[in-house]
Amino acid sequence: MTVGEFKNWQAVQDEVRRRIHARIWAPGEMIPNEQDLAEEFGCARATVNRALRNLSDAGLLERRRKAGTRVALHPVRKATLSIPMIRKEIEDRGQSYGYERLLYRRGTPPEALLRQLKARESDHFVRVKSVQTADGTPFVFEDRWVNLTTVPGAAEEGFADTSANEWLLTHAPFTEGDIAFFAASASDEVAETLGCEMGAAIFVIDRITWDNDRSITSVRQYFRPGYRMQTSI
Amino acid sequence: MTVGEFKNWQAVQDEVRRRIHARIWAPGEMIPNEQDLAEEFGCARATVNRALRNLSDAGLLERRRKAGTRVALHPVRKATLSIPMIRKEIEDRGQSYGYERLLYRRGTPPEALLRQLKARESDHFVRVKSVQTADGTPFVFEDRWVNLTTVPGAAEEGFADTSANEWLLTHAPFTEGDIAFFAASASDEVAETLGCEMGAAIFVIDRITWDNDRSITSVRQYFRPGYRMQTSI
DNA sequence: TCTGGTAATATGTCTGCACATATTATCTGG
DNA sequence: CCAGATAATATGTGCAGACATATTACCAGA
Repeated sequence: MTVGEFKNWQAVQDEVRRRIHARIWAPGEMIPNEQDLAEEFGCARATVNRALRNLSDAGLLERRRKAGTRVALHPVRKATLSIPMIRKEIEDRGQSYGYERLLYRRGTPPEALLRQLKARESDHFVRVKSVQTADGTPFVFEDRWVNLTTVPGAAEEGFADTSANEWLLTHAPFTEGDIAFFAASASDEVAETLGCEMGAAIFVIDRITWDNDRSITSVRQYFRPGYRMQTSI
Repeated sequence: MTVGEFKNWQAVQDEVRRRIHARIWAPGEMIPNEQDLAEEFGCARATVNRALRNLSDAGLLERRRKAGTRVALHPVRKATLSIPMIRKEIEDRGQSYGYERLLYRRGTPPEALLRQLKARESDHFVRVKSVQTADGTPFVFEDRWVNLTTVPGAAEEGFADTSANEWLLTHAPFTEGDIAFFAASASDEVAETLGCEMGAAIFVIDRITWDNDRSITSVRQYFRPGYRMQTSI
């Protein structure tokens, strides 16, 4: 029994990680309860709790009251999927960022989109198409609908000079969002805007955000051919 | 001053969320310190700490010792990006799952991949190509390299009947991983395996996992045309 | 044997206190 | 006026104890 060596929750966490990893505690297997671990590690139960809770959040452990704690069979890794701030991404590469609004027109989204947005009859929308460039080369073509009823400030803004993404991020907080990633062949319009050939494979992101059941915006972003969205887990 | 109403950390968290959302505390603005909030909410400082820490983890707040806590200017949303367990995904749709190994051959990955893997001279690899089907229709075509040196059990396994993904998830725990998502045009081989036309836009995932600097596997998954990877934030 | 109630148990959380630590603000001497 | 030492402060964390809560295990009665 190693005693009195793990006195902070991070050390406990590391040790538990090590044991899981070294198969001392195999996947699916129960691990000792908090009280016993606290005694073994020479710390308070709260410290062990903090460590185990963290590992549970991370998906490495599964905990249930009374049932105890077991090593997860299929660890679920969580990746931070920040809403891509295109400007930041481009500037981080040392390239110059550009934004151009291509269209700004009030109107009503198609039926299917309205349903997805869970929009109300009274909601008014504006459609904004834009392109963002890196060193002058098209980077993303964006096709967006903004709900003017829930985001009234958007009507005055107009998004002529700054991307709707940035403006909305700071002016229209959202509580929920759906994201989808997929591949699509470049349509006529996409190909022309991005300066690529028709039919080229394009990485596309669909995103809808809500503020407690009130839709804020729906956006589809077409990335220039070859774009890779990367993250670590 | 609302007093004595928020006695658990979730209630405190909800109230703080509400205030941020209602612009009582605007983005970039400082919020009161933990002691004051604890007094206002009628609870212990530790409870406020737990709530604020959680919101900080969620990206809604930014905290720094001595400097205090402020509302994040650009909230970073985290999405759970579970490593897609194709079988589960297919079975959840009520479809029948199928797996077929197309190739199993020892060899050495190309130079570029070896570098990405941070592989050692002595590492041995096996290449596994496979296809997973939903109701008999091709769903994913997978091209994988497995490091036999770090995952010795893989040599006996062979992946003839079960997908390498599933086997590795439970038999080769990883500590780190890189993921990339992108779109590509279906090559000859991809088109034939997935039963689609050459040049079709295909959603592709590249993933490399490590066990403390020892590479485990590198995999490229080509999804059948029309596939959407979805998640919420 | 089955069923419903009860006890046991592991995790979840709160409290009050203490001290650690990072960072800012302030003061002091040159 | 500037630089470096020092104090002040907000968050980070640990501890012991207590109670809450979910869930399992067990037992008694039909």
